[in-house]
Parts: sequence; structure tokens; C-alpha cells
Amino acid sequence: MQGQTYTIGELARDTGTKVETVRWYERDGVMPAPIRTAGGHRVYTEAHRNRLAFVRHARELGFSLQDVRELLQLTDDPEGSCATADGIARQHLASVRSRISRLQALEAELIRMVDACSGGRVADCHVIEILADHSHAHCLSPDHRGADLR
Amino acid sequence: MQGQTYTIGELARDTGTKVETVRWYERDGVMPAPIRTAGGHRVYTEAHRNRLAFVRHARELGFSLQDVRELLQLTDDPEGSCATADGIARQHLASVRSRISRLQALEAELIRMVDACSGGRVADCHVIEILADHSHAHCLSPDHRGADLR
DNA sequence: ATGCGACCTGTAGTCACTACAGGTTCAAGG
DNA sequence: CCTTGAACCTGTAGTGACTACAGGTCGCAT
Repeated sequence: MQGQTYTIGELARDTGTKVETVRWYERDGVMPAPIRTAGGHRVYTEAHRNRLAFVRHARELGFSLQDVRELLQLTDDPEGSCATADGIARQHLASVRSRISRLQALEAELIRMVDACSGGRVADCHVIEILADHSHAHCLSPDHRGADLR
Repeated sequence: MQGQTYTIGELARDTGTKVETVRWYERDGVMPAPIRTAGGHRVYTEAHRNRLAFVRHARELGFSLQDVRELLQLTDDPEGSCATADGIARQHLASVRSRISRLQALEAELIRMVDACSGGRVADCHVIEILADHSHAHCLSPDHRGADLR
């Protein structure tokens, strides 16, 4: 028996993607063009589903589509070195860590604000001060300037 | 003595922003239009510098410019009720917490990826497996599907 | 006075989607 | 078998938040 097939809508639902996004990935080249029905509807296979899951997962983890393309190239050459993938991952690890610590600082401040802010005035709120603080004294991360936020 | 002034370039350099971005913030309304020299060059004050630092910091932490506008509205009316600020703060607290936990799951996954990927081959590398794994067995976070990663 | 770097406006390009508009196909119910 | 209507198709335009020119002007040190 030949494997299961999917419509674009099923594929999208299964991977938490919008249909338009799947089509866009195809135009963009990160997803291969599937075969079509006589009427022109796309018919996807398990392989497409895995590939889309890969792309979505990578995107959710903060990789750019350019990164994804690089990673996909690696899968297409599985005997090649892992160094590239490792480098990409390491880079993202650093930026993820920096984001986490900055968000934790912000979280603490928001908690304080909500606490201090019960029926009071904005003038007493620290969130704005903290975010405006040019000296960045509240920053836990030293390398947040010019960071890729994506 | 009147306070120090800055050119757009100085402001940009001081806050890790591109000159074009500063001008774009002005067009967009998050930065107030500064006074100009006779020749039309923008002249910024300390207040502008704080405002820009505020905007940049908020952006780096993942707030949208719409969020930033709301927050700025609060600073512009510092005697107003805290109810709005409190609402915004609570909302952001929730989203900050969700971002933190998703980023922590991501961090764990990236750590595993880097660990698994030490000088081997792509064939032995788990980065791709992990990202391609449709079952999402490696996910630590249950709610990553369709999530706003920003 | 002159050179040249930093500034000006305006438009177009980028990334990764997202949202139509206007039409066609397919599968399920009658 | 026929009809309905949800899901599909292509193509284009819009979004957010910048970023990158092009082609010209300003300001300050020499």
C-alpha cells in the first residue's frame, strides 16, 4: 500500500501553520512542490509533512528561513560536517539566553509595578524608568545592543 | 546653563540604533519631532535620548511598537490613573512569562542539540532529527504550536 | 574657501508572513 | 446524478519594523 497523503489544509492543521504560509514556503523554496490532482490541488506525502514540521519547529525556535535553508542543505548532504549546524545552534543559544535574562528582569519589574500600582499613579511606576534607563543598570545581559530579537 | 544637545548620529550611536531607524520612529510617531538647525538638521535633547532608550529597550524585550505607544502614553500623562497602566502591565506580565517559559524550553533543546553535535557528522547530529521530529517528542513546552515567539 | 563627513528627503527593498479578490475543485448529502 | 458549500487555486497587495539607497545639502575643521 502506498503511504498516506494530505491536502494542504490537513498539513497546515497538523503542523499549526496557515495554508497561505505553506504555499509561501513552496514559492520560497523551503518546501518542495508536491504533486497535484487533475484539478490542480496539492497532494502532500509524509515526507512533506516531516519537512514542514522541521521548518515550523526551526522557525519557532527562532531560526531564520535562511538558517532553515542551510540546515536543510545539511540534511540533503548527511555525510557532511556538523560544524555548520552546531555553529547555528550555538549562536541561537547565546541570544536565547540573553533574551531570557532580560525578560526575567522585566518580569520582576512588572510584578513590582502591578504590586505598587494598585490605585496609585503612573508617576510611581518603575517600568518606564527601567526601560528608559539609559545606563542600562538593570540589564542583566551585557550584549543586548543590536541583538537580533527574532 | 541649558542642557546638552545631540545630533541624530550621536543619539543613534548612544542607543545602539541606526540613524534611519530614529527618523523612522519620528515618522511613526513614537519619537517626537525635535527642533531643527537653520539648515534643517535635527537637534535632540536629553529627553529625546531617554525616550529613544526607552523605545529601544522595550523593542529589544519584544514589545511591539503598538505596546510602546501605549506605554509612552502613560508617561505622557503621569498624573493619570494607574488603572490603564496596571492593565497593560498585567497583560505584558502574562506575555513576558509565557515568552520566558517558551524560551527556556528552547534553551534546553538548543543545549541538547549542541551537546549531541560535537564534531560528528550530520548523520549523527540530533539538531535535524529534533527539529524534524513531527511527534514533537523532544519538546519540553506543550504550547509551542502557533505561538508568537517574539 | 574648501573639502568631506554627517545630515536631509524620498522612495524602494527586505523578511516572513497575512489577507484579500475572484475564481475552480471536490466530496458529501439529497 | 446533481447540487451545494467548504476547501482549494492564483495572484496581488498589505503588514511591521526596519534597512538601504539615490541624489542632494549642511557644518565644521583646516
